[in-house]
Amino acid sequence: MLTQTVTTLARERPYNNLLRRLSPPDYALIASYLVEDQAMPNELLYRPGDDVQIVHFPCGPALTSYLVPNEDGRDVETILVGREGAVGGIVSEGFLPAYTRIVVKFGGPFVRLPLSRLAAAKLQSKTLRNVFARYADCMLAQMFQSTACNAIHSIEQRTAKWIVAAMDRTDGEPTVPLTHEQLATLLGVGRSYVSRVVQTFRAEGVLETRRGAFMVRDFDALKQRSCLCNEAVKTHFEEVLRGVYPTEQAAAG
Amino acid sequence: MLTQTVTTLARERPYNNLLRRLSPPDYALIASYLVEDQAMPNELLYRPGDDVQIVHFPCGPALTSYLVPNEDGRDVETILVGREGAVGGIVSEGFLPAYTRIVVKFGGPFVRLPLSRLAAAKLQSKTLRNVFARYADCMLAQMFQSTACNAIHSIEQRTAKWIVAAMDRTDGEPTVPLTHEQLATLLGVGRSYVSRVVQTFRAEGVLETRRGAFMVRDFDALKQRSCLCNEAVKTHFEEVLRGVYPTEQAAAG
DNA sequence: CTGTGTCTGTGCACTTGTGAACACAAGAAG
DNA sequence: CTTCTTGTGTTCACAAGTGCACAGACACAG
Repeated sequence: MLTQTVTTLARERPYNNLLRRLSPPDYALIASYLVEDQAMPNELLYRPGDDVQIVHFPCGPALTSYLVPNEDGRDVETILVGREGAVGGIVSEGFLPAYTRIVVKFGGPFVRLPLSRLAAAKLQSKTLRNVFARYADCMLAQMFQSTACNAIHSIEQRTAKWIVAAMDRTDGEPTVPLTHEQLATLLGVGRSYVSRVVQTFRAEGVLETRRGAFMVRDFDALKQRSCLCNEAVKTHFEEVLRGVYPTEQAAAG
Repeated sequence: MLTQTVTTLARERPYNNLLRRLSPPDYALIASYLVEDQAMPNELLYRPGDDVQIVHFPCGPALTSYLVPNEDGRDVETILVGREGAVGGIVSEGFLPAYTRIVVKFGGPFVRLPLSRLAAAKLQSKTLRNVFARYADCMLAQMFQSTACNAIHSIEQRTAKWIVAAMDRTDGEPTVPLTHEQLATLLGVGRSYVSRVVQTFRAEGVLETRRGAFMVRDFDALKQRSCLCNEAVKTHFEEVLRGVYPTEQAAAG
């Protein structure tokens, strides 16, 4: 009976793991302020210096990317955020200039919430505050891992890692719409070398390619070629986001 | 008269920028729980999985480092934290497993504070909460920049950057006690290449070297050889940590 | 079906960085 | 002073990655 109710409520919620994780009373604190929206690829959510006042929750297959602008105009990606999280004022709690550019990589549904409302809800509910603090910690872990990854892992590993990370956030949709050039820029490396890596993946039957997209043929093989960074971060997410609520066992999945 | 009082109070405080930035009433909320201590180089403050319950404020020339453990045992540094900040539960607010190892790089005085006390103080003071949220945002900016830096900047630039960053946090003390090996590990690169880079710096009169230490001869030249990452982050610190208190102008410096 | 612009595959010369090796020097400990 | 450990300078063969160049291929608009 209880699980029945939970399932029903969950179905009404946007397909964002953070929002779905909230207990019904916590969700009720913000539900009426959530605004649903749709975003297109390459849409700009925040630019450096912007006063951050809204938090965006990517839903379903929507995917966003934190980009650090660079002296020579190349924007390097630091982390990828999909429906497992949210972007905008997660750590700062907002009302501060953004440091990075955040853009939509894969279009899809989004939910927006004014940070002032979120702040108010956090003051009312310790558990809601807790969920967001825990997600912030997970996001940080993701960044720690990215920093280390960029220092020591090969371009082949990082290429594989990126595609796996994207698929992990889009229900395993095997088609990843991205040009070699775009992927190379995200990784901060040369395009021709990425093309060559992709070529070897294709030769090994791991990927197929189309103009502007990869189609993953052998997901496990791709994982094997990637570094372990995705897994390390995923483990932290699971550890940290479990156990916010006392009755957590019931709300799993 | 007012500035007089402020100065006097400031002199009593530990030499940590975050603590010094607090207004007298905010500082009073935590002052009696602060415990002074001394830490030695390579002392371990947190290890991955530890339940984080205490925040550490490095004071004076003390310097700490977030290290991400790696599959092959090499721990890569993500960010360096000195007296401009604090480590432990900054983003997560604690009571969660740590993701990184945090070690003392340069020994010196520290101040410890139980996170439960900090949390209580945050609930009592909006401005205190604000100071820590802003520092968390700065720390995040530092990480964003590190991630991008590791992706695109040369080892020469990153070597210079590291030494400059260390000096920025130690009153410009020109002697940096570190072996080539240690620096190489922090950067996640090969030792012999670092030695070569150091050699060119020495040949150009930028550094002198001793066993286990660098002595910076020409700080400006070193800055020129480093990437702009330090500056970008420093700018963000100044923008964000300014203006927490309405009467901020008086408390500058 | 034709043109057009972008994306891709590949070659090449080159730079950056690796990792192992080894001789030697500095410094601490006896 | 001697011994031993650890750090440093340097060499070498090699791997990884760059940046440019250019031909061809694809997809799309007309």
